[in-house]
Amino acid sequence: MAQQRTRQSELRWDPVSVDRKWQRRWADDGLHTVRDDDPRPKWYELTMYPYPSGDVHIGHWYAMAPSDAHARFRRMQGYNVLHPMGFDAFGLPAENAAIRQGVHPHEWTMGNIEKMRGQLRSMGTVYDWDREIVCCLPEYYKWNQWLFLQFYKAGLAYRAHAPAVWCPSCQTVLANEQVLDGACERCGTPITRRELDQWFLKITDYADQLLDSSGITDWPERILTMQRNWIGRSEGAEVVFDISHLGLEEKSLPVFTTRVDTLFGVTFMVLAPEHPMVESLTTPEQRATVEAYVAEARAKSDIERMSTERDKTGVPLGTYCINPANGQQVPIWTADYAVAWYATGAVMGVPAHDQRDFDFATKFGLPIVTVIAPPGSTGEETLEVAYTEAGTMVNSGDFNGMTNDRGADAIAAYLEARGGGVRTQTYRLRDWLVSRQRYWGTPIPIIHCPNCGTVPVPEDELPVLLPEDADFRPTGESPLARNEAFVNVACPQCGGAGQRETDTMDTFFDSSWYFLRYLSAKNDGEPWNPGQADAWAPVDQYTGGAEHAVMHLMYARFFTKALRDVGLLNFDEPFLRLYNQGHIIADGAKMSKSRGNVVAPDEYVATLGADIVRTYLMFVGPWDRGGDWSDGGINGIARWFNRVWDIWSRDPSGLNGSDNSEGSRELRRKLHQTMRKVYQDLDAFKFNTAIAAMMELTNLMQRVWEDNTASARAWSEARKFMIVLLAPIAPHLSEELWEQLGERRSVHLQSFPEWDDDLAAEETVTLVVQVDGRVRDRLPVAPDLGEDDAKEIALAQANVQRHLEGKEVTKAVYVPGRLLNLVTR
RNA sequence: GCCGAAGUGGCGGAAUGGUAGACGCGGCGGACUCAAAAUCCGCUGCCCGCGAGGGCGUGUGGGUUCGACUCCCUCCUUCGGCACCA
Repeated sequence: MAQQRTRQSELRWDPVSVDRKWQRRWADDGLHTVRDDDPRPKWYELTMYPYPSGDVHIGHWYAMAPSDAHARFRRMQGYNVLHPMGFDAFGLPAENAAIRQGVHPHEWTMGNIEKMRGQLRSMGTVYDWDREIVCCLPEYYKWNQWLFLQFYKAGLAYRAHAPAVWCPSCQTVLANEQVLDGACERCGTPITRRELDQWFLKITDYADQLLDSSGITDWPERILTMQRNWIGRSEGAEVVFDISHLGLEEKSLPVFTTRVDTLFGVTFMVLAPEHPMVESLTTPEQRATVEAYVAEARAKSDIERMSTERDKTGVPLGTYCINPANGQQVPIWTADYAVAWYATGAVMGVPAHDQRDFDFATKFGLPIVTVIAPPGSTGEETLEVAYTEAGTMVNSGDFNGMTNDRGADAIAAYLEARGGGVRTQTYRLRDWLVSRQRYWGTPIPIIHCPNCGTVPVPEDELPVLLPEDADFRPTGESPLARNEAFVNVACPQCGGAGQRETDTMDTFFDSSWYFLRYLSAKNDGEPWNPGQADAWAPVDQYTGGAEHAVMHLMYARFFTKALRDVGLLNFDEPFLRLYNQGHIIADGAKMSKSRGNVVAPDEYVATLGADIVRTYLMFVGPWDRGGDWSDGGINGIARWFNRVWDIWSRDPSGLNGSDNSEGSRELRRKLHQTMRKVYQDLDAFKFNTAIAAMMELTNLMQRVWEDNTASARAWSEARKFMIVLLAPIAPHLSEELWEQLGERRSVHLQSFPEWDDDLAAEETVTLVVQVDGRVRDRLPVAPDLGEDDAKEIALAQANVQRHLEGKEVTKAVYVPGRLLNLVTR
C-alpha cells in the first residue's frame, strides 16, 4: 500500500457487491464465451500470460486491464473477439520453492494458479475461462513433445556437444539470451562454462526470415530494431589464409571480415582460445605457454573477460599463415578478444584500421601498416589511433588509388576468382539451446539406445510424463537423471536397454506456440485444430512487456515459420500487431518492499471495486510509457465515478430547456465530440486521453444541469451514450447504471456509438489574432469566416491597433477557424 | 562506446507546425457544518502592474518558419537495449 493515504471519498454505491453481481451474471449468461461459428469478423487479442508466482500484483493489472478494455472496444466495434488467458506454469521458481520449502512443484504451481485465477476474475475481464491453458499439465506439454518430434523429423532439432553457459548457483545451463552482463538473468551469479550434450533448435536457419518484418502489420520500431541487432547480420567476406606449409590435415584457415578492403594491412591473425585449431597450430616451443593461456581464458567468466577489456592479452602460437592477397606470412596468435562462437572464431588483425587490433599490435610490438589513407593524406603518417573511416587504398598492390568502397568490391572479386575467399554474411544469432538440466519442465521425448543411437519416443506413447517422485537437490544433474524408473526404458526400435533423455525443455518452448493452444484448448487429439487455426490465427493484437523483445517474441516468430515449413500452419507471423505497455511505479519510484510503496491491488479492489482500479491505471499516463500510482490520484477517479453515479440518478424530466437551446446544442456537440475522441483514442491505446474526454463530458453535463439550459431529451441522450463509452473501461459500473436506465440487454453487447461529425462541429471558434507572431487578441467567430472579414474584425480591435501603431502590415497569414497573424516586418 | 526512447506547472500528464499546460492530483479562497470529513463553487506557470495590459516560459545552445513543446543541428540528463561482433 502506498504510504500517505489521502482521505477517501465515500462511494455512492457498493462497488464490491456490484462487481460480484455482474461477474456472476456474466458468467451465468455466458457473456464471455467465444464461439468459433460466430458470423462476425474475428479479432484475436492476446495479452502475455503470467507466470504463476502466486499473486496477481499491480503490474499484472497494469498489463491486463487496459488490454481488456481494448478487447472490449473491439467487440463493441463488431468483432467476434477472442481474448484468452492462461498460465506459463513451468519454470525455475517452482523448483526453487521445492528446494527451499519442500513443496512439490506441481502442488506449488497449481495452488498459485488457483489463487491467481480468483484474483484475475476480480478484474472483470472478458477472458473465456473455458479456453484456459496451463503449460505444466500433460494435456499441454504432450504437445510440446509432439512438436519437438516434428522439428526433430524435419532436422530442425539437433543434439550437439557444446560449451554451455552454466550458472553455478542455479546449477543449470542457461540460454545465451538468459545471460545479462555475464551473469545469470535470474540470480545474478557470474556464469561459467561447461561441456554438455544439448538439444538445439535451428533458429539460425531462419535468421534472414526473422529479419524480414514485411509480414508484420504494426510493431514498435524499437522492438524490430532490437530484434535486428540481436540477429546481428553483418555483410563481409570469408577470407582463406593458406596453412598448407604446416602439413596439417587442414590446409587453410578461414576468417570472416567486414573489412576485406583492409586485407593488405593484415599483420597478425588471432584465434579465440576455444578455436578448434589452436592446438594443432601451436609449435612445440609455444605449447606450454599457449596451453596455460587457453586454460586461463576458459576458467574466466565472461565478467572477468570483460573486465580486461582495456588491456589486451594473448600469446603467439609460433606458426604463420599466408595472406591470399599478397602472399605475406602472417603470425598466428590466440587472444581472448576473439570469441569462439561468433563467425569463424578468428580475427584478421588489421591494426591500422581497427582499434582493438591497434591496441593489440601496440602492446605486442606488431607492425602497423596503413592501407586506407584518410582524404588529403598519403597514408605515410604514424597513426595514434586506428583509422576506421573511408579513404583511398594505399600499400595494396593493384588496388592502390581506389576508394576503399570500390577496393572492397575489387578485392572480394579477386579472391573469389582465385579461390581465396568468398563474399558472405554472418550473424550474431546462435541456435536456440532448449535443454535444461531441470525437473520442472517438459521432458524431451527422446530415448538414447546403445545400438540405435538417438530414438524419438513414438508419438502414440506421448506424453512422456514427468514422474511425480523427484529429488530436488541441485547437483547439476537433472532430478530426472536420478530417477531410475524414469530413465530406464526399452528402446522403441530394438527393444534393448535404452535410457530416456533426462533434460527438460526451456519454458520458452511452451510460450512459443501457446497462442495456438487457446484455439483448441481441450482438443486431446491434436495440438490445435487446423480449421480453428485458420479461423482465428494469427493473433491480431498482442500486448505485453518490452522485456520479451528478443526472446519470447523471436522464438514465437521462429516457431511459426518452422511450423509453416513442416506443414502445420498456413501463416508465418504469430502476432500481427504488438503493443508494449510501460511499467507502473508508485510515488515516483519503482515499487519495492524496502521502500514500502508496493501497491497491492486486492486491497483497493476490496474497497473501491475493480472499475476504479482499472480506470485509474488507464488514466495515470500513456500506457506505453508507464504510470505513477498515487493514492490521491485513484481518489480522483473515485470522485469522478461518484459524479457519474450522481448524474445518472437525477430525474431529467425537470429540465426545461428546449431541444434547440444553446445548452442542448452544446451538450449534443460535446457528446459527439466525445464519441469520436473516445473511439479514436481507444483504437490507439490512448486510454488516458479517452478518460479525460469523458470527464470533460461529465463536467459539461454538470454545468448544463446547474444552468438548466438543456432539454430532458438532450440530457438523456448524453447520459445514455456516456455509459456506453464507459463500458469497455469500467465494465461493472456501466452495466449497473445501464440496468438502472431500464435497459435489458447488456451494455457490453451494444455497438460502439456512431457519432455525427456535423453535430460535433463547433458553432463558433476562437480566432487568435497575432501581430508578428504574438497573441494580441482572441475573438469568437464563425468557423467559416473568410480572410477579409477576419482581417477587418481583427483590425478593429483596440489592442491590435495599439500594437500596429506606426507599423505597416506587410503580410497576413490566415488559418481559417484558428488564427490570423499580421506580419509587419 | 553504439543503437533506441524520453526531458513541459508543486505532482501525474495534455497539445506532433497555429491560443502551451486539456484532464486529474495537490494548494489557496468561499459555501455547507457546532466542528471536521465528504460534497459543491471560484482561483491556481513565473515576474511586473491597482487595472487595462505587458514581459518571460516546454533540459541547453543554435537554425528553419509569418509562427516551433512539435521539424533540423550541438550539447546535457534520465531510462531501455546491445557491446572486445572481427
